[in-house]
Amino acid sequence: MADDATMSKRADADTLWSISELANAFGVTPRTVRFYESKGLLTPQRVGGQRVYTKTDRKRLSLIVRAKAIGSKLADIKTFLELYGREGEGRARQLHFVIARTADEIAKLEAKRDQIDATLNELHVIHEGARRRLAQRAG
Amino acid sequence: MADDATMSKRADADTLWSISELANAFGVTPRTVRFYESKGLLTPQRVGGQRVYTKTDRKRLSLIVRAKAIGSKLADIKTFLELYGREGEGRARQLHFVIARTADEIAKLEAKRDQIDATLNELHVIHEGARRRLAQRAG
DNA sequence: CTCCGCCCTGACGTATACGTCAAGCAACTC
DNA sequence: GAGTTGCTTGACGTATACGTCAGGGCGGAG
Repeated sequence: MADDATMSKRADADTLWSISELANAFGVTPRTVRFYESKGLLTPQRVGGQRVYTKTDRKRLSLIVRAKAIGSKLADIKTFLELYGREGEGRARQLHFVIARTADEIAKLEAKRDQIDATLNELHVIHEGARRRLAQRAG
Repeated sequence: MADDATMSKRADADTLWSISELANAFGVTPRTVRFYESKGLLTPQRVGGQRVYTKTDRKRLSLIVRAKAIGSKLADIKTFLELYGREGEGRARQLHFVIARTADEIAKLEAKRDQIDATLNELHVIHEGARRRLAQRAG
């Protein structure tokens, strides 16, 4: 919440956040953020021992949270995150790796979406069926 | 695999399966099936201590496996499964419950699908970007 | 009769994803 | 300068979802 327009102008690429600020912004706890760091998903800078998060870190956490919401495991999210960083390097091996891995992930997510659609269809049947039954009682 | 047409005719509503047969049919282990039973997700009949599974149990396990694939927790799946059984009862309270719960689940799954779509979009961008870079090198 | 395969019930182990203290340092407030 | 607040690093606890023995029973093959 309150991502842009928080300080009207500027305060974009150079804005920094503490661990609790970042955590609150995404509805997680500082403990969770540190845990993600311990798993190599985040690598914030330090200022006298204190963690300091940049816009890039924010983006990464954003991706983590969303990936988690769709049921990905942290280990998978880690490799997933690495695709973002690697893309720019341009070495052929890297590019092939990125292409293959993204294709994998795309296939898996599309399969997952199909499962969700199938489940949604059944839920709709149950939902509408119950509504009709209720309407019949009333009518 | 080999669901229908396994014994050409009949062998439908009256076909029975052992725990390992059922487990293999869905790519899980007997241990997993017993675990689901211990959590109240399955309630097979017993024949001399041995579990015997009917088509109904199959359907339930099918739903469990699919719900798991989309990241649902077993506790959630349990209430989800109960919606199937309850629908027929027709008491107003039950119907309201079913309508409300299915609406909840539908909303949650649609949100999840949106997250997946968003992630898919980003993956497509990365994927196509990498492909273009590779094509440029080659060209 | 013994082995093999499949079934059973505990009971304990494991991986994931954190929560929850505990103890301590640093800065700001009163 | 004492207290409050927020940060730090361990270390241990917890919920979920099983895996992995351990120990034992039943039925058919040889």
